[in-house]
Amino acid sequence: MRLDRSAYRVDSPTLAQALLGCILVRVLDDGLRLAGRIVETEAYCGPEDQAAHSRNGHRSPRNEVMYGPPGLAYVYFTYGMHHCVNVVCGEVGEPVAVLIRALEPTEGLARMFANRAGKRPRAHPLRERDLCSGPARLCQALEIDLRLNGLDLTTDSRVWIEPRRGEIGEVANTARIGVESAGVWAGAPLRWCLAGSAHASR
DNA sequence: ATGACGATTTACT
DNA sequence: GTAAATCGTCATA
Repeated sequence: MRLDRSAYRVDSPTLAQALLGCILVRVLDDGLRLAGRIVETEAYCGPEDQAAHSRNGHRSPRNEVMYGPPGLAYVYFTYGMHHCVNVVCGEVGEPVAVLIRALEPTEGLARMFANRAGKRPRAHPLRERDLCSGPARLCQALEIDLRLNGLDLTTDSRVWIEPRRGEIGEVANTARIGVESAGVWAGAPLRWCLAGSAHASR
């Protein structure tokens, strides 16, 4: 069972909160299933939001899928080496989305460790809590890159989101991370995470 | 054509 | 805490 189109046809702060506790599922070409519980999200609110890629109505090949129908995956490449994944929401033509910032890994941990293993000092081994605790980290762990940009989460066989099961407990609401130069929007409380989660970023 | 800068992560002092 | 890594995108010329 996965979230359907109507679940995504809402504004970005609403979706950001609704996604907490849901399961992001990634099925690899070889059939291996990777998954994690969403524990941290951020809402990006369109043309007026000076922290958004769609600020001032900016539209280009890079952010084109933000203007598409709700339920698409918007994957972007940044800092010359990292990918991040968003869920497009709102209505067609409305460039709003929710950035998935952290997961609590639930399936395919061995593959995630392999994907995240790099050369690192023996003094600081890779911990489970480091697998998906950041927007670029989770993309590395789940093998999400530009090839998946624009896919439809309501129909695609490689990536989708399953509804939350049970209670999620207390939710924390803070300013977004990494958007210091966005004027008054930098301080807007548009980040949500499960309070006390060991798998959130920072 | 050129230069500045990221919705980040990692290693190092 | 600070800095390097590393390159597509965008603004300026």
